[in-house]
Amino acid sequence: MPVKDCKTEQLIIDTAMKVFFQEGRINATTQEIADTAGVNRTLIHYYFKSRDSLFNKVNDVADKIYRDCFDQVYLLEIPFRQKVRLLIESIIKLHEEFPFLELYLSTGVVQIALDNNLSIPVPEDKIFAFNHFYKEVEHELSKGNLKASSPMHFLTNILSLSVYPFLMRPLQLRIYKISEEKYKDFLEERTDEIMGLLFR
Amino acid sequence: MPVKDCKTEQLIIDTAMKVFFQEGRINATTQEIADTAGVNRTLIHYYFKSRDSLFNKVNDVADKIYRDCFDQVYLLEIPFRQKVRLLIESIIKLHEEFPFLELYLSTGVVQIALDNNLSIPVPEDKIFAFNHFYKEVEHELSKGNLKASSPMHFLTNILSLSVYPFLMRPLQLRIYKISEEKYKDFLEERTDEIMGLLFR
DNA sequence: GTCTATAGCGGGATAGAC
DNA sequence: GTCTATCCCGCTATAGAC
Repeated sequence: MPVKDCKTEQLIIDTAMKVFFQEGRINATTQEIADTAGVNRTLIHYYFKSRDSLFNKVNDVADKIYRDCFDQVYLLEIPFRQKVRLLIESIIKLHEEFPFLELYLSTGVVQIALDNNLSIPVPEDKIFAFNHFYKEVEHELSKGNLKASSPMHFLTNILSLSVYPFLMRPLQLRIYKISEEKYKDFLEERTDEIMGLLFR
Repeated sequence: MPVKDCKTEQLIIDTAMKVFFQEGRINATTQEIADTAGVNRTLIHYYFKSRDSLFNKVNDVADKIYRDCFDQVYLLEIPFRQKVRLLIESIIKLHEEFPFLELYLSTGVVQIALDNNLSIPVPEDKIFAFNHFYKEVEHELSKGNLKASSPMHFLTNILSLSVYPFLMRPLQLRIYKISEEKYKDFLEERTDEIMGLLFR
């Protein structure tokens, strides 16, 4: 049936995204992904020729999602403080769907793709957007509004405070011995918590 | 030669630590570890009977190192502010040696060990030490000295801000397009940066 | 486009020689 | 204690039937 043309292909990508970034199964095999998707494993090779090829494809998709998360905010014409809040909310929202996104990005799996220059290059307009935001940060810093010593520290602070709780959720659940529900409440409080830290 | 008794065993553990936590090779095989250590692969099975067994051993060692990093500070009789600084310096120092420690801890590999209760239980005196520090945090919070809404947020903030830059170093080096040396300078500035954020 | 069958390889594990 | 040889299994990949 030609109707299923790209549907199966998309299903495989979506499933791989789920297995990697939602469930954090970093060592997932093609068999696991095929089983989860409910398709025959050979279909993965039919659509993506090889395991690495699928992984690179998924990585490119993740890369785009990740970048869009920021780029959608950078150029908005709103007060700086509001923009930062939106950025944090945006990062947290993304990680509620894909808690293990960064875990994956920081692992060797991805570096294979990047080393071979298989990943999508960053378009000019996206670089412009980032630079625009960067300049805003510099401006706010010079006015003494921020609790940071440089733009890079400021940006690192935002990411650290927003992302780390997701990465460490499994560990923290054990250490603090709290329930999944309580941890969700904790994550809900994070945006205000982080805003309180970043500004003077 | 009976001289080599425990030397080879220790060499294998040290090498595994290096491969996992220094190089971040999360999927390392016994072959890789054996090659890096310069020993025959069967020796791993001779000393540790199985791959999982070695991994659990290494995990327990890492677990201990990680805990000691905190426990050495918790009970010190010094001003709170100084204690937090020492804690941050201690965390950063540990991650300068083992940048990928947390990456590993947050991955499924470890969970196998913990689920099977193979890991070392936390001794009573260590729990006491943590609780002691926790109470100090509560006290400082009640005095309004901290920029945090709860002890758990405060502790999460310390860890997030200290650890995340190490996890994301490979990614950040690419994004910001800076050299390893410059990133080291950046990491050196972190302690002061973090201290500036945590306190009112 | 989807499936079955099969080839081929790499990693874990064990037996046995030295 | 250390090494070689070997077995077994799971995973990737491909050929070919439907």
